[in-house]
Amino acid sequence: MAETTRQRQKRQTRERILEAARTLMAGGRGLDSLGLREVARESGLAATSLYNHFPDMDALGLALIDSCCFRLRSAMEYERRSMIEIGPARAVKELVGRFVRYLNDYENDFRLLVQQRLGSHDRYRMRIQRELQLLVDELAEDVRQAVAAQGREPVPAEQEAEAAIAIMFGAGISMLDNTVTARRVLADHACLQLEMMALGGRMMAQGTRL
Amino acid sequence: MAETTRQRQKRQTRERILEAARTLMAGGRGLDSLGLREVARESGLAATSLYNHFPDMDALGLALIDSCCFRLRSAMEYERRSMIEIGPARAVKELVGRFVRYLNDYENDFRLLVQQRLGSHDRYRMRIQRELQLLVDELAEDVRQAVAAQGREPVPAEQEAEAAIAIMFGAGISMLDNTVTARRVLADHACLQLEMMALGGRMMAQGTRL
DNA sequence: TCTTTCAGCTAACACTTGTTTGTCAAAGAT
DNA sequence: ATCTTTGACAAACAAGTGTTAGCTGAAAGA
Repeated sequence: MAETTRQRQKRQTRERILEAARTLMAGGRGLDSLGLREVARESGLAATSLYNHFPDMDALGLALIDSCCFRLRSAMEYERRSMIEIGPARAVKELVGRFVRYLNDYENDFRLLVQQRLGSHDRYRMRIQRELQLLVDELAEDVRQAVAAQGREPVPAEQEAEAAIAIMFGAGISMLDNTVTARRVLADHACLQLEMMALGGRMMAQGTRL
Repeated sequence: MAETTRQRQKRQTRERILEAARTLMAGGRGLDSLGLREVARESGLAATSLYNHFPDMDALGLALIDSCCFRLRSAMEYERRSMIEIGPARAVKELVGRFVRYLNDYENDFRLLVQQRLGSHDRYRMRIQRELQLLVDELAEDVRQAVAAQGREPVPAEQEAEAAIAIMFGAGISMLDNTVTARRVLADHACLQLEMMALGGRMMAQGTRL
């Protein structure tokens, strides 16, 4: 059952609307401050036409967030097998590198996600929290497998992963106000911090305490 | 030179306006979505009266953020000497405990700060970034002094502090959507993560690598 | 070919917004 | 007691908002 002309055009228009919203937010504007008519103007449509694609403004916001979640997920995906085999130090570099690339490509996505993570809209918030938890869970699972593959004592993987995401996102936020080249330094710092984290986890697994 | 009646009343009104803004944001609303007239209504004033206290809406926002920064700073202040003497494990608990208390008392402050850290307003952003950097710097200095007092090798204190703040703030964000009792668990996790961090830093100082 | 569907349009409604202008009464200064 | 200052006010302005109702023309289905 092929896509009819009507369906294709509708899909394209919908995409055009989302793209217009993204454009408007490019300067750092928040999702809350976006107006329906403004988005309509930017996408070259009449204000009322947006209702053919989204029941209301909130639905548009949710669609936007959904697409951001999808792209974050896609960008952070990797060959889990290879990740486990290359060893912790290189795995950290790979992880951070992937994140920095994501940040350079989808800066405004990231901004939107972090901003709306604390927004007033419950649906938005929960959608994003769920996505981030998935990120943590996957990372934790990888850490567990990598440690098991090396025959080491099991580390507090969940905690390591949670901290790792916090560190990366924190670095990401700092990067937003820096040039692409200055971001390298921040990325190196993040790597160092993640290595410290992993090292501390390993020591803890061996029974060492502060 | 005592405060005249005029001055006192003006100061009180100004405080009333800021309080009204805080009330409106209590439900999780963003600063961006606040309207001047709305704030005026909430504070029982005519819209135009606000111009006697703030040249425009942005100035009001900045005043709000300034007060949030001040309260964060006050809440996180501590006797630095005692902090250094009690040892790393207890110092971590003390730090996180202080932060959780701040979060319970000034939840909306924290929300505002984290939200506006990525807001569209450059002045707001920079004001907040500066405040957070101060937090990191002070913490780093304390770490250095504590390590020196114990006669250990110098650790990468700046990186430890940066990661620590990122971890705490990450935990704080998660806490916002949880009950006060559930926050204890998250706080314990944060403590564990900070301990891992400190342990990793110490190992690194001794030359251990991943 | 005829009919139905529906994306996009204009017009309108009932607001809300930030800001300016000018008035007024109370506080401070002389 | 008189004059100046000033915080609070109502009215008005131009522009914005989300949303509904009704029309048009082209594509889809019969």
